[in-house]
Amino acid sequence: MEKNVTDLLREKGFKVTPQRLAIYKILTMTKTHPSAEMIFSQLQPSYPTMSLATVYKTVDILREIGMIQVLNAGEDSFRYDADTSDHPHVRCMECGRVDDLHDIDFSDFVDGVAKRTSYRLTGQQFYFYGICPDCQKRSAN
Amino acid sequence: MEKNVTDLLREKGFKVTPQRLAIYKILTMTKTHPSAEMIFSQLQPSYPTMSLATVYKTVDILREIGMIQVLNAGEDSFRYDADTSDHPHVRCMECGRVDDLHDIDFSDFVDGVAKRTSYRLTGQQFYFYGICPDCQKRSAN
DNA sequence: TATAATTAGATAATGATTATCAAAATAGAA
DNA sequence: TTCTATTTTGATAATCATTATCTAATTATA
Ligand SMILES: [Mn+2]
Ligand SMILES: [Mn+2]
Ligand SMILES: [Zn+2]
Ligand SMILES: [Zn+2]
Repeated sequence: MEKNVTDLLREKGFKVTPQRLAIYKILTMTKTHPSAEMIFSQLQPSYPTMSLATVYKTVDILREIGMIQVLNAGEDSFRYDADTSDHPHVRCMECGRVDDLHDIDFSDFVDGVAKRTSYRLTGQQFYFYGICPDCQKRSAN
Repeated sequence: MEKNVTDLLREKGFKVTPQRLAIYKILTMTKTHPSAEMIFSQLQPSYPTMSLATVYKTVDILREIGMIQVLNAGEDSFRYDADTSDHPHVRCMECGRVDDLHDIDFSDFVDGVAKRTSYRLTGQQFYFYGICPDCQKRSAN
């Protein structure tokens, strides 16, 4: 996994740095879809000199070389996901967490759109909104 | 149509002002899903003293009373849509325009998600990305 | 018309993201 | 391993969208 990033960075003409590997590793090890700020905070203990600008520059490169995808779930900041497979997301309107929706078949939906639009389609993002299990329990006191 | 907003504003305890009506009217008369800045620019000729802050405050109220919906198609700003029906959108990655995708059935997709998630779902947004017909022609020279 | 409550507009503040730039790190050659 | 050209980092300033603040103007109602 980590070897992949190293190779791909070099292949695309980017240098391999500890910061870049650390940021990518954070993303591979979480399912929380962190924002730049969250990544920055998580790296503070082990990389106290890390700059927030470096996080932004790195996620941009990782997206450019196809190692991560960028999410925009209607918040004021972007989130990053090392799982580049095409999967829908759901955001809790109460606590703000963003979860994956796996094993959902949406090929009919996508095919239907492709058939009816005159756009040449290149991708899509599906966002669901609701209340997560934890917040449901909490509000039920 | 316009009567609706007037009534609904009063009903919800908001005052009816020319600015609010003008902003809502702009949104009902376009299919371009304008941002706050675009709305502001379009109103400049007829409302030269309009403040951008008023546009932001108004779209927030219009959303609150359910007269418009807010879109987040992966850009750095929000877009607003007076068509509150549940419909997917497609954004051109070249010129940035955002179009509607109508007459698409996605109930199976939504049902499938509802069945598989433990979230209590309240809504969703579907965004497609691609190249619009105009940009396809243009790049074909 | 008079009045209380709300709103508009001007503008400052905020927060996320991007730009700048000198010092440090990387990669490849010697 | 050492040297060196190139890239990157971290600090910080700048930018851009959005929100907050405040007072004069407007609205709704009596
Ligand atoms: Mn995901
Ligand atoms: Mn629309
Ligand atoms: Zn929650
Ligand atoms: Zn286009």
